[in-house]
This record gives sequence, structure tokens and C-alpha cells, in this order.
Amino acid sequence: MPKSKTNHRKSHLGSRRQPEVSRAAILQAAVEEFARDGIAGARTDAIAHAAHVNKALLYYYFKDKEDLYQAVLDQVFSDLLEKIMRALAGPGSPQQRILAYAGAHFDYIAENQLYPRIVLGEMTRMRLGKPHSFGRITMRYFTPLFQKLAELLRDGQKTGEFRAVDPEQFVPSMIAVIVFYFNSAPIMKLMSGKDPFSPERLAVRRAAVLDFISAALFCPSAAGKGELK
Amino acid sequence: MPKSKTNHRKSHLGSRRQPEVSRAAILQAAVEEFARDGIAGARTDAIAHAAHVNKALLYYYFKDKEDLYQAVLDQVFSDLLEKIMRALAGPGSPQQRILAYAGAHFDYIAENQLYPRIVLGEMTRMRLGKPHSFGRITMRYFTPLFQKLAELLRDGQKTGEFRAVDPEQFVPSMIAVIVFYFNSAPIMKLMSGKDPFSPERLAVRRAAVLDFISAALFCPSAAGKGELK
DNA sequence: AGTATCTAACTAACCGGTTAATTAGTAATG
DNA sequence: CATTACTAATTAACCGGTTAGTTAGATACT
Repeated sequence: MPKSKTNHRKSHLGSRRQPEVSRAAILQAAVEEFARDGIAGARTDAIAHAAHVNKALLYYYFKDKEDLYQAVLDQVFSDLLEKIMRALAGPGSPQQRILAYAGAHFDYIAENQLYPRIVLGEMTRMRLGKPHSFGRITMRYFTPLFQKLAELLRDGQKTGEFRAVDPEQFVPSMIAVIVFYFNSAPIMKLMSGKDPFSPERLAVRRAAVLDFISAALFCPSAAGKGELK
Repeated sequence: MPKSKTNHRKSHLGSRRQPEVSRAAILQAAVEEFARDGIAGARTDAIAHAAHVNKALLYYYFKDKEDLYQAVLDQVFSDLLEKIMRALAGPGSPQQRILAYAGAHFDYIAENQLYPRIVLGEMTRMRLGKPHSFGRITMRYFTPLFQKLAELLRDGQKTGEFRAVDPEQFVPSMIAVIVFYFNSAPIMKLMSGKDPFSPERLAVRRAAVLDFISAALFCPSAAGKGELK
């Protein structure tokens, strides 16, 4: 692999003189490390090593561990929110749109299984009294999503497609059903032996999630109008 | 500072010559500390201080931090499982029994809000490939509960009360709805301003959970037979 | 074109505070 | 006096963060 005269053969070739490559590598490594053990358990040494970068470089690009963590959260949530909002803004009846949302949310997580770990971990970590470094994230990402979903639920209730559920209760329940599987997957694996992340199992789960939500939300009278396959 | 020979009230009065008191104090303090930040973030100093005990005493009763953590998990789960199993073993139709279970599970968590933090934290922490120190817990506590619930679901399907859901999919969904609220509570608080743990809000949530499960599971034909109040 | 200057990108080595764990012992009890 | 319960003091490792540089390329000047 001749690489012009200025060949610097260390082993961490991947990232010399390439700021955004290095920065992205750090961020990706940080996502994985933070997903594993949260901010407390994450090791800056491990992040640096995984990114094939010297540890000091973390502090070149980010103020400190907390700042890096915030950057990770921002990346995770902005990406997620963008995809979900697009699905929510699509055409169709409230039934079709809520299922489109749920499917998109599920699909996104299925492709990025680290993300719910970070989210749930962070939720679990933030206490009610404490100063909330997570508050920024809530305002910027959760609130818009929540309100859009609540609005959609009210729409469906107006058309008579949805049961008279309280959005403030229904939205978290729905998200729970979508997300929880990926966190409990290791236990399912232990119990069933099967790999919960295989394409077949994911397809089964996806269908089950949509069925669960449909049954819990749609009026019995007007059944079978959503896309269930 | 005169200090008669048998005078040992230093400040850690609570626990001299009282092995089980000390041990229990350590365990309770450990539950709270582990719930906050997981095993990685928990500080043995903090546990000892909260238990009004010298740190070395932790190592008198427990081999190391990991061992203490396992003891905490055992206490949490055995307690939870016992209460839930009792509710599951009660009398009544499958409809009534599944709602009794869900209500009991909800109530238990409402009273011990630290527990789902530990559980979810632990789920999040265990990776698919890694050696599973959590496997013991799974076998001892999760599997029996899961199988009992699956059995109940099949019972209800036989009597025609329940829809033809796949227990392997439905059980995790149901647990998700019951549990998730307590983990997302801090965010809900930020968004709504209201305290998600106030008795009124808990009652509302409890009703919503039972309604959600009822709607998702019970056959539309045979509605309104469970206890919904 | 060549070279001097400048700077962004990056690293090796280290530092001091923290933390899990140990040790060596003291005090109570039967 | 032997065993159980418990602690002060200590240690070794770890870990977040810093520092003092080096390297590679861009720009300026000749």
C-alpha cells in the first residue's frame, strides 16, 4: 500500500491529517463506549483506543468527557428525530400515519441498536431532583416528537378511528412497546436460545409491535385499515 | 475527651454488634447507589457512608463489589418475583388474573422505584456476546415468570377471552408498558411540569396501563369483564 | 522552485485525585 | 480465649485531564 512519499507507517493510519475523519471516529467510538456503561462507566482510554487515536485528541476536539457525551447525545437524537419526523409527516389516514411512525421508529432502532441503550441509560440515570444536563435534549428532541404524536392521536380520535385514550399516557406506552424489545433482547436470547436480532425475528417483532399498537388504539369497529404487512 | 472504656458511640451508632442489621443496611444502601449509576458508577465509599458503616465492612460481608452487586440483584428480584407470582396464582378468569398480575407488578414498582432502574440498567449493560453474570438471575427469576405468563396467555386463548397473540412477543410488550413509565418519568416531568410520582398521577397511569393491556389482549367481543377500576 | 514561517492536527509521557481492595489490628461476646 | 464484628490506615491501580512537544501541510516570501 504505497501512499506517496510522505508515508507515515504507524498503525493508526486511518486518521492522520484528517480532522473530520478523526472527529467522527471519536464520536462513533464514544457512542459504543457510552452505550455500554453510561457516562460513569465509559473509559476515555477505551474510546481513544477504539478510535485509533491518542487520548489527548479527545480533549483537542471536546472540552471534557461530559462535552463529548453531550455531542454523542446530540448526534443520536438529531438523527433519530429527523427520520421519525419524516415518517410522521407523511400522507395517509391517522391509522396509516401512526403505523408508519411506529414502523420507522422500530426500523431505525433495529439498525442502530446502540441508541436505545444510550437513551434508556440516560433516562435511568437522570434523577428527579438533580440538575438536568439532559434537559436540553428533552426540550430540543423529545418535546417536538411528543407533541406531534399527541396531535396525531387527537386527529385520529376526531375521525373516530382511534379509541379515546389519553395521549399523555398512550405515547409513552407506545414508545415502550417499540423500544423495550431491544433492551431486553439479551435476556430473550438467554431464554429462547434464538438470536433476537436475526432478520426473521426482527420481522416477527415488528409485526407484533404494530399489531399490539393497532389493537390498543384502533376502534374495534373500524379494524383492518392500516398496513399490517 | 473522656471516653469510658465501654463507650463506643462514635457516630455510626446504628450498627454495632448487630450483624444482620449492618448487613441489611449495606444492602439497602447498595440498592440505592447501584440504582443511581449502575455498577460502574457506584462508589463503595458512598455505600459505606450511607449505611453508616466502615467501608471495610463491605468486604467483610461481601467478596468484592461485584459480589455485593449480585446480592443486590438477588434481593431485588426475589422480592419482586414473590409478590408477582402470588398475584398470578390468584383465582379468577384469565382476564382477571392477567390484570391482577399487571396491577401487582405496577404497584410493586411504584413502591420501589429504584428497582426498574437497576433492572433496565442491567439489561442495558449485558451485551450479547459477553460472559453473562446476569445469566443466573435470568434463569432463576425471569424464566419462571415468563413461563407462568405465557401459560396464562394460552389459557385465556383457550377460553376465547384473549386474542391469538404470540406469548413470546406479547409478554415483553406488556412488561414494557408496565415498567417504562418509571424510567421515562424524569422526562415526563420536564415536559409536563407535573410530578409523575404523585398518587393521583400514579393512579391515572395505573388505569392507563390496564386499559392498554386490556385493549391489546382481550377479544373485542368479550369486553368489560376485567376489573378496570 | 525553494525555503522560511505558521498553524492545525496529533502524540508520548506524565500528574494528581479517586477508588476498590487489603491489612493489621481493636472491641465485644459467649 | 476464641470467635465474631468491626474499623483506621494504607496501598496499588486506575483514570480523567494536562503538558510539552512533534508532524504535516498550507501560505508567504524570494
